[in-house]
Amino acid sequence: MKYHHGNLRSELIRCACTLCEEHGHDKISLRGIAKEANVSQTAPYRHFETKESLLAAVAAHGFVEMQKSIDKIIDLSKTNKISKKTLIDAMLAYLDFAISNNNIYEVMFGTVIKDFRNFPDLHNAALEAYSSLKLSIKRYIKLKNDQEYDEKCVKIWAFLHGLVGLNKIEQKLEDVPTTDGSYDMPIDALRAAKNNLVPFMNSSIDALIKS
Amino acid sequence: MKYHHGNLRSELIRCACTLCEEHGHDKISLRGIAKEANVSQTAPYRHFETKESLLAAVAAHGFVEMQKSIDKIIDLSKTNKISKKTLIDAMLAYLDFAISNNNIYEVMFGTVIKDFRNFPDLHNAALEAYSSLKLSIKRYIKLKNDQEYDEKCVKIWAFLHGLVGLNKIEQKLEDVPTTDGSYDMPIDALRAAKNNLVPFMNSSIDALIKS
DNA sequence: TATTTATGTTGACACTGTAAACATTTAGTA
DNA sequence: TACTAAATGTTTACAGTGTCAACATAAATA
Repeated sequence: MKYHHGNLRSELIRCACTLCEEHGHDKISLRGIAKEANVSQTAPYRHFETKESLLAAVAAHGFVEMQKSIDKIIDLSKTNKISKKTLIDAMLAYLDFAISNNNIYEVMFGTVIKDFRNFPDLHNAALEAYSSLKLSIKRYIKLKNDQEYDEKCVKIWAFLHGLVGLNKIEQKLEDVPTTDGSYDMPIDALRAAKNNLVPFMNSSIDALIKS
Repeated sequence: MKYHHGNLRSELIRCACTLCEEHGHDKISLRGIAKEANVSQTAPYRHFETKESLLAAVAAHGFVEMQKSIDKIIDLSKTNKISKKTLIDAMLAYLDFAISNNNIYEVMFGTVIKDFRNFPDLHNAALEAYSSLKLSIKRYIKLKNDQEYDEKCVKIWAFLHGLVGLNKIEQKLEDVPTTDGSYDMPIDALRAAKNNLVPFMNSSIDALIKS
């Protein structure tokens, strides 16, 4: 066991990602992450000023990975138009990343990191990810100007981001017997959407782009 | 100063709401809330099993208030159809509540409370709020069946919830000069949407309902 | 080789959520 | 009304947290 780790910074990020995804950002401690990396409690402070800044690195990594999974679908090596199916696939890739990396997504978009401007890498990664989202729309449909692309992109992004949020809600609500009818069932509705995700997305995304 | 407070439970919820909205749920402590209510550190434990359960009460209160602000728009005393403007106003009421009670909204929809089933009042309030959202759509347009209402409602809810999320993001991103063009500007797009919120909502909600 | 810098450890501090033991007030019953 | 049980408050204590200061060692540089 050598005194200097050699790769501690990236190892800490890796451990933080793992633990965060497993337990949620609010259930993990800097000490726990340090232990996972087999270093002393305060070793992380040689690489990260605060816990927040380590989580910022986790978030940045998340944005990069999310962007990759979108880019893979729309095939960055080309510049031609993409089909509607490909567009939807890209949106599904967003959802898929968000849901299978739920706790990291929370760090990316939640209140843990108060201001991205304090973390240039994160700020960068977030803007880049938005770029890919916008690019997928650009490659799908011809619009008047950049502003119009931004408007559609924000609408679609909001919709996707909202679906991710509702997916979390679903897991917190109960299966209430639907007999009495005094309550409506958002859960059933959410599950129905998930069980028919492709047509659900097809109609919604199309409507938003043309709105 | 009497030994028994008399109204400590509701007073704690009130203090928690205030402090939470001011500093965010992750920056407030049970001890701080107790101090705000002028009781000892552990007094809250006579009314709430854990910090989570106090925050659950905060969230429940939030759902009730949010529902009220929607109900006020669609006027529960009547049952007739509502205009498109009224529908949009109801959606704007949702956004308005979410944004002016940002930190409480975070408690309502974030990961703080893991399972609503542990907090019947909260579970109740959340379902009730969904009811009002759905009702506003029911009063706006005639659809085939309840399932169809649920589908539209989920779409619109996702969209609204997503917009709230993006509004948070906007505050974290930088004003980057748009000259070089190497990045796209989600911030500008988000601000543009906010500056023209009514037409933005009009087109989006309409598109989603008809999708 | 000598010295500065980077990177690690140990120990300490104030703060957190929460449990246990104890005190006081209120409610309920004889 | 007197006595007891329950509800509601306080004090004390504990383990876990983020972070700082002081110290130790390895690596880089002169």
